[in-house]
Amino acid sequence: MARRPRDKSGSVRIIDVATAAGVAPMTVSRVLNAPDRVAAATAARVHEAIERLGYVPNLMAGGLSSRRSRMVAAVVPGIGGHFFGVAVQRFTEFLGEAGYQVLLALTGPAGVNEDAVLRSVLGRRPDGVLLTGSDHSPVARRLLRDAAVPVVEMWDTSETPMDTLVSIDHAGLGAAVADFFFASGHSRFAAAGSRFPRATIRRQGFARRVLERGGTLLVDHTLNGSNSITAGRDVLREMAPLLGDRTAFFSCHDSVAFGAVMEARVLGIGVPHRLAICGFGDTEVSRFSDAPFTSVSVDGKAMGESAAEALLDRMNGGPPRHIPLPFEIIPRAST
Amino acid sequence: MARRPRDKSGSVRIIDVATAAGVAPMTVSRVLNAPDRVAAATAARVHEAIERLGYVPNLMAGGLSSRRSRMVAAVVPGIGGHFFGVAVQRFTEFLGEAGYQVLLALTGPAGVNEDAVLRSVLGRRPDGVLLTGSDHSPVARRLLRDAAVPVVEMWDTSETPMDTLVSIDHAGLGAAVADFFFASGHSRFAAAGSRFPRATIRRQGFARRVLERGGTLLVDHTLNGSNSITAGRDVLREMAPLLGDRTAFFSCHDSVAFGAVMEARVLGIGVPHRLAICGFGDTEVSRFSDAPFTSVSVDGKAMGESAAEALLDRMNGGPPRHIPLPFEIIPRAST
DNA sequence: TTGTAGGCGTTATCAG
DNA sequence: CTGATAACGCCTACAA
Repeated sequence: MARRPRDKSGSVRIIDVATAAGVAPMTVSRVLNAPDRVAAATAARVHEAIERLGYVPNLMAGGLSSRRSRMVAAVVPGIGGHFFGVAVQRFTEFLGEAGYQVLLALTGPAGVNEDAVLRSVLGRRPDGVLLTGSDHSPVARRLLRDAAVPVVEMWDTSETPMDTLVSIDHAGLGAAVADFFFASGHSRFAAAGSRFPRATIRRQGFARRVLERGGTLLVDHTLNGSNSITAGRDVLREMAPLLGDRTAFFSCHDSVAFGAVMEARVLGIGVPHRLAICGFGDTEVSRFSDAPFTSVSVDGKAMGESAAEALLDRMNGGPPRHIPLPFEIIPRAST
Repeated sequence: MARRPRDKSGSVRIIDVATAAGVAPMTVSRVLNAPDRVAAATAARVHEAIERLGYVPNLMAGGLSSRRSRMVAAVVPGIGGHFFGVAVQRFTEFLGEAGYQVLLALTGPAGVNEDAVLRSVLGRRPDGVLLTGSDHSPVARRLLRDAAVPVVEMWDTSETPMDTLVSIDHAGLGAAVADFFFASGHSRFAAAGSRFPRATIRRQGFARRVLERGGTLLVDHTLNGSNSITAGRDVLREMAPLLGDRTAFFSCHDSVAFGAVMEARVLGIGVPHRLAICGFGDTEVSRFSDAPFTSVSVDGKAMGESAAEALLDRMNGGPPRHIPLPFEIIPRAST
């Protein structure tokens, strides 16, 4: 391997490549960023030098100079839950093909750290930002406005989006579940969910439609803690005395629905005859459990891809948009 | 809101803050990076100016100058699968608390894009790199060596680690499963798994121990495609004629194990009496399926945390280490 | 405790 | 098509 110039710093610089190829640094830069503007023979010499010296361009310097970082930030609650994991993965893949890297920024379950996370993220001068939900503090909004960076808010609907929106209509989803139950002849309903924003909206959409269509809402329960199988069991035990001959139950999360299904069996409540159950998420437990149950499916991969596409478009000067995402009720043995 | 100086660029610079606070830029820098070396009164004035102007330090400029990016790269196959999703999440959280941001780099299922991904990632001059597995091309090794950056390889064991290793002993894991079966009195065995590196190693560890202890290995099957429920069904149908009174089957992935469990039921093969089954991953299907089955559990969160801790230590000048990660066989109804 | 000078490695811009 | 020059915004090193 050739000797590697490392004059003062520790790594090969553009000037080392330029010297080795007998050209000016600017020409090396062009070979990398605008090959069309360089003669083929020159480009070949430069490439040879790059290869031989193992030159890896310093993107901090390039970004500082060009004011383009070629990086976008993905600000999400977490990626351990399958849904956002898949979404961020697809988002990253899609933008990677367009030459952008992704800075991962985690805000925690309820987005509690969003402001702090956003501040440090913006220090990186991302060319675009992906946000989760549409509930952002005034501080966050000011930071983003001052940064003048394209923003995509995903997952949530909003009547006052900051920029571009890639959203699931959670209220409409709840209403669709109610309609689904009505179509099966139900008239008595129950709902439960966490106090997280989206779950609440789904539940409200469900409740509203139930009342609109003249149904009876026996139970509308807000969980104290977060979604869990145990919470589902507890809810069902509480509800049991109120259940009549036939009730339809919408649980705003599959874990809770699964707990309810399990507990119904323990209590001898027939599913779906006496109690019909619909969950949310179409997760593995809804499909592979002991007793598969109906659930609403939302496509994380599609969300990530739409978000990437929309952000790319914005970064290329396109206008803000609003992209609705579909959902689907997957009927199984519980309804 | 105060008028925001934006002389030539579009955003507030350190000199704007300095001017507003009546100090030199260097003093503002110190307030942010070495508060101890600034008088309290001065710091207060500077903070006021920062707040008022909405100053967000440009980390590209800072990194270029200081030669520290305060960023680490996480190079993983993907984050859609629960395991790496959880690992990367914990990794990011842990390093976030230490002031590092995480650049997410995806190499695809078999790590096929690793070289290209690594090259662009290193352009960002990360202070540390997290890699998945220990099978890296000469190109990758050269890139990392030239970059002189601390590296942690996770997930896989290796006899020639580049630097620090946070690893599960997949071969030992396979052997432990064999021992587990022997302890239940088994003497006839079968194994199946994908051709992915780790799955193969687990299977080899299993097979070797079976033979060492004098067992019979009826089947040692390499799946053509990737892990799936369907593949598990197919494998079991193929194996069925070879099964005697009592056989113990190690499937190197839970999806495959689940398929086998389902197909055994269809074929009327009694589990666990005639066929004992152990999967890998301790995923939801192994716990919540129709027929829960024994599986080997590995802790993604622990892996992410150990990797973060080890990388942090390396970045602070600590020596390379080798951190083994535990696994656990979770017995269920299938054995 | 604070300030000054200079450079980090690249690219925009304009000239040839 | 190629090159010279001057930023980009911050921090290291040294000086006061």
